[in-house]
Amino acid sequence: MTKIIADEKLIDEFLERGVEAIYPSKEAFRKKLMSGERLKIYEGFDPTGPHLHVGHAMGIRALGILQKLGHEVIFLVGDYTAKVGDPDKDTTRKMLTDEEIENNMSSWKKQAGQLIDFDGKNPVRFERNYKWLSKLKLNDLIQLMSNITVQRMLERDMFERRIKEGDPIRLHEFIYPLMQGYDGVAMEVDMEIGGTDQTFNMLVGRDLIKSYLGKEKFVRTNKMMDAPDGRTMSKTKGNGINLADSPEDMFGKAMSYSDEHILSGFELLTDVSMEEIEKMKLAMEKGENPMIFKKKMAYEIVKIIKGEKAAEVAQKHFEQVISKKELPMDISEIKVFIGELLIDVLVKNELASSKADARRKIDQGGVKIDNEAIYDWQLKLDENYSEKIIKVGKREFRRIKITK
RNA sequence: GGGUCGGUGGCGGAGUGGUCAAUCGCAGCUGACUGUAAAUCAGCCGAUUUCGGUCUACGGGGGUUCGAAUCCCUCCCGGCCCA
Repeated sequence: MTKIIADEKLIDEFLERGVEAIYPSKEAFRKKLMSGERLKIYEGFDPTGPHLHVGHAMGIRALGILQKLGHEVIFLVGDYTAKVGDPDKDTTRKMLTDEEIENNMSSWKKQAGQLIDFDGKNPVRFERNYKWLSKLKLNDLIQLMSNITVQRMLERDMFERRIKEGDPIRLHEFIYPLMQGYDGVAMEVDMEIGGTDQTFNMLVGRDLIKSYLGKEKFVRTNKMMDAPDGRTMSKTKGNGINLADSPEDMFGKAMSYSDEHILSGFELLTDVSMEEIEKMKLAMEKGENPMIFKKKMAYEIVKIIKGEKAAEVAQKHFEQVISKKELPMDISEIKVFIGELLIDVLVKNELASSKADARRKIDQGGVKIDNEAIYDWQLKLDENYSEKIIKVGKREFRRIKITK
């Protein structure tokens, strides 16, 4: 039996940092954590896209704290719920095929494994809800549905909005929260963690657990971090800073946050203490260059996922390539046949999405060889271009390797 | 089931017989600038081309016409109202 640790500092962090709310209350859950009882906690992730992002990392790190405290933690993949799709703001989600789902989740264990431990003395359990949801019979479903009213369903703000806008809502979308709630019943959990967008679903789950198991499920909702483009970070849109991104990419994406996001980025995505964040806030108000702090934020974000070394390398890469416009350290090679058209080379190596796109980039001075813009889209590459560096846009570099 | 309105590019949304590969906004791309892959500004933004064109595309199919996203028929799908 794993020993339960009641480390008040860790508990405080779990209850406060990046937390929007805890239901029924923070104090109630603190008591629970201090009681010595071993709790079962989970967060679910639907494989609607291949990438987990730093927004998910918030929840995953929270799970990590509970793992450290000795509780039983479950990382649940919603492979069955993903089929139905959590209702979206303005559209019905498309239903995914088994294959898409498998693809999307194929590396999740690895991605999440950067933050929590799936092995060791108190391993995080990796589960899929296919295990129980696929076994539900119509009878079970009817019983499940009888627990909740249509009125309650319609309260969900996105449904309300879609009704007002005249956007269709399909009946199966109502089943989603019930399926998610049933996960908690099947696993008999004591707590669920999720973003504020999951509040409704998680609270429905609270009712279900009360009714099926007669116990209380606590709910922790996380604040949500915007994506660098200012929209919601989303698996489906793919606009987030992804856990599978290279450190360099993560750093760059983090740098593209607008200045207003710096402080919340520190709070939600890094371990930097709240006191320090407050100091930075004052410094910026006094007129210090926000760029300095944004770089630190980017560094800390990379550090938390990829480690200190990778963060240092990423920062150097950014300063060298973006700030100073120098060549990066590592440049991957591409094979080029003698006499091959530059346009074809760009397309073949995914530096352009089509020949027309390649031509446009060339026309606009976006393609350089050894730092010299090429404007001739009919250019053929030959031996003279061996070992030269092609640069496309601001940050794609390739070394030419001529082959016969 | 009846009535009515509608289905346009990754998304939102104009266009109602020719100058429509389709106004515009968002997203994306390239450049300039900078403190950044921020903001701002400029350009680009279906594919293919021997750069003359050619092909595919406005829910699907068929038709009218020299010519259709635009008109007609039919089918499919959705919103709203009524039952």
